[in-house]
Parts: sequence; structure tokens; C-alpha cells
Amino acid sequence: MTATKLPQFIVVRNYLEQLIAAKRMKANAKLPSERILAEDLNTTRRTLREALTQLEAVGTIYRQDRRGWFVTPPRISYDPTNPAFFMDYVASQGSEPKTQVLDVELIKADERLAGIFGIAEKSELCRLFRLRYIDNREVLIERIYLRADKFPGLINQDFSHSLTKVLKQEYGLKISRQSFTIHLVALMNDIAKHLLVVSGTPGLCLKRTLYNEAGELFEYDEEFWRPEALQLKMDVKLESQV
Amino acid sequence: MTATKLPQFIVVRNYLEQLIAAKRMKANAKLPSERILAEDLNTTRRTLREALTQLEAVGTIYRQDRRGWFVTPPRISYDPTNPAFFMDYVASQGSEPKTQVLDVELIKADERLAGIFGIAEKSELCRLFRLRYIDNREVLIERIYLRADKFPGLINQDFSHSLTKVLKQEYGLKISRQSFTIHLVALMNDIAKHLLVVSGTPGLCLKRTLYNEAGELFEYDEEFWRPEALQLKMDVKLESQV
DNA sequence: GAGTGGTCTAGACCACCAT
DNA sequence: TGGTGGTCTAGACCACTCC
Repeated sequence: MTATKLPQFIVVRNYLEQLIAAKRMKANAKLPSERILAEDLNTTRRTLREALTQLEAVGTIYRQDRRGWFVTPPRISYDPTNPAFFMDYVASQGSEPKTQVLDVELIKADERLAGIFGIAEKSELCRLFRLRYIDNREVLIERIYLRADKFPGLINQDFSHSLTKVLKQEYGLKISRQSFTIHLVALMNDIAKHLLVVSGTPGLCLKRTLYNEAGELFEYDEEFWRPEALQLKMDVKLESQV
Repeated sequence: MTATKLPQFIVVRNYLEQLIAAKRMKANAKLPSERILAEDLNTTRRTLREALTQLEAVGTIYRQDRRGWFVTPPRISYDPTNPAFFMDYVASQGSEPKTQVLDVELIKADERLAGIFGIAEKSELCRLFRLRYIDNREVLIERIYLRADKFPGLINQDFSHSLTKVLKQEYGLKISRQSFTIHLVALMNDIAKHLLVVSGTPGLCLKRTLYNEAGELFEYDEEFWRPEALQLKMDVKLESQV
């Protein structure tokens, strides 16, 4: 008998959490409609949504815009220090990856991109937009920029599988270094639409810059992930100790 | 003149975002009260809170429970591949770190901890709870577990600075490897109270296991961060290429 | 003690998804 | 086309912070 009076939405939230943890609802199962859930749990739709939103924020459930709420399946572990490809690391974790090319185009570097690459403005870049799925769920949008001068004829390649494999096999690329940043962003507009999230929903933005053997920056990526789909995990050997 | 009709809270959100981006509000400045803001922006408190919550979710503003909303200062960059200490990497980014020891105790390993460490249940562990500040803002709670048998007399040390430094200087420790996972959690109860967040707010949970020169797991940490305080950034050299 | 943020009531309308 | 989720109205009370 705890004396503390918990807010209603926390009680509702705990109840739902427990329901899901107890596996009474399977991964990707759709929750009942908000109105029905609210009635069942003897609360209002507003309070229920408070609880649902909190569960969404920590990734226990996910939402598809105007479609409803679903139980989040186990997330993909991603190790930035291990240079595996999406198609491989998803498959190795027992899920089915899929890639859809949205757009491929040759563009001229604008100020921002020229700055990132350290090249002249209006240099030619190959821009690639892709949507990637895990078990047929839209989980990530990526925007890839590549130095066109380093990969002649690149635009005619097949990008629906692993880009890195293409670069290695067709162009003999060797990657020497990559740098990452990860932060939270609001998923908006086109990105939100493709990922079926409500515009403004938080997501993970993973930026990567890739360097070739000569130390040149040849690729810059921005990946926008549904926040519940990803987990970072890494293993670091430490050598230069004090 | 865009024809699309944006939801009100997105308009409010964009307005606030722009206000903050334009630096018309300084880092850590307190926003006006919700009622006043709502009136100024000609909206309701409910809609305003929708906008504030979204800005909070991506870390543009942060909240202190019952105190109000504040502009988020630039976040600390943390590089898991670089074994610097909190006190050092915060200072090196021009901010002032502070550590408060909440509790130090010798405990017996329960099933979970015994499993993590790979030791017998009821083995002795040193447990350390600390609250850490950046520029006097509470940003992270950590729970540290150390194998007591490896560090005799540890409990009498001063933990208000760098633990790692103590372990190195007093016990000659050499760290060979660390592994990390990062995921989103709900900050609740004591943790929420210490970080001044509303219970249930999402936060980052960073788990670390540290191994000594002999490859033994000697330390296990759980860090709970205010989500807006941290940014991951890392640089990885790739060698074992296909 | 005044005013704040946290929670909640009891609705409503709309655009869109599923059928 | 019915029901869904997304958005919004117009309040209210309470516990707490700040003065």
C-alpha cells in the first residue's frame, strides 16, 4: 500500500508497459483504438494519449501517422566502430532489410556541402536518397552525398543494395576512417511522410563522413532514424592510457 | 504564401525555435510563464505546451520540474572511443563540471549484478551514486559498481573528482577495453528528482562495462543523462576492410 | 501568498485510413 | 463511409516554487 498518489497517466502507462512486457501483445501488434483503450482503462482519451506519448518517447511503442499505435519489436543494434553494412547487420540480427531508392541525381555543391567536403562550390556531387526497411517497416531515410569526380559513372549503378559494396567492387575503394555524430532532431515534412511518423516527432540523426585511403572525404551521409528502431552498442579497445 | 495549413502548435513551435535560434534568448534563459506566452502568441496554454514539449523532445529547450522552461546551452560532445574523464572533457569544452557524491556503500551482488560481472552472488561490490553538473546544471546521475576485491579500501577514497584517476593512481589500474550501449529510457523517481525533470521524461541511458589489463570486468556503470545535455561524436579508424 | 507548472475534464471538428 | 487518430477549446484544481 504505497501512500504516494501517482498521476493517472503514469498508472495507465505502467499498466500498458506491463501488458507489453508480459508479451501479451506481440511485436508490431496494433493497440486497440484510443477511444476503446481509454474506456477499457477507465480514463479519458487525453490522459491515455499522455501515457501513449511517453511510451512512444522511450520506444516501447511506435506510431504510424493516423494508423495507430504498435508494439515496438526488438531494436537493431548498431556498432559505429564496426564497418558492417545495413543489409548485413540487419540480416545478422535475424531481420529482413530492404532498400528503396527514392532519388539519384547529380547536383552542384552548395555552400554547406562545399564546406563539408572541403571542395569548391558548384563541384559535382552525386546525391542519393534512400528509404530503408526492417521487416517491411520504414525505419530510416538517408541522404548520401558522394564526390562525383571520384566515382565516374556512379549514377548508373544499382543502389538498391549496399552502396559501400558497389564502391568497393566497382571502384576499388578503401575506407580508412569515418566520423559520426548522433543527435536528436524533429522529423518533418518529406522525411516524416516517408517514415510514417507524425511531423515533429523526435528521431535520431546520424551523420557520417567517410574518408578514403588517401584521407580524402569522399562521402557524407545523413541518416534519419525512427527513434525506436535503433540501439547503439560499441566495443572500444583502449591503448593510449596515461 | 504557402497554401498548406500548418497545425497551430507547429506554427508556435517554429516561432519559438526561431526566437531561440536568432539568439534573442540566451542559453539557460527562462522562458516567460506558459500563461503569458500563450497569450502573447495568441494561443491556448494547451497548444503552447504541445509546442514546448516538441521543442523539449529535440533538446532545443529543457524543463525543470515546476520551475519552467529554459533555453538549452550547447551540448557536451562525448566520444566513447576516447577515454577522457567527465571532469576533463567538460572542462575542455569550456564548461564547468562538478560532481556530488550521493552515496557510497559496500553491497552484496544480487543476481543481476552477479550475472553482469560474472561473479558469484553475494560477492562484495562497491556501489557509488553520483550526481554530476555542467555549469551548475544537473545533467547526469550515475550508478557505478566496482569489484571490491580488486580495490581494497576503496570506500574511503574521495569520489568527488575523477574516479578513474583514483583507480589509476591508487591502484595502478590499466583499462584495456570498454563496451557501451546507449538507449532511451524514462527518467523516473529518484533519478528524475535529482535531475529536476518531470517523472517519465525521456533520457539517455549509457551503460559501460570496463575491463582491466587482464581482461577482467572490474566496473559497471549506468549513466542517466538529461537528453538535451549530451551529443555523441566519434572518430573511427577502419582497418580490417574486406 | 501569488503565481507557476502539472494534471485533468468533457467535450468538439477535421482529415485521413481502412473497408 | 464509418471510425480513427490529430488537433483544439475552454476551462478547472492542486502542489509546488518563488518572493
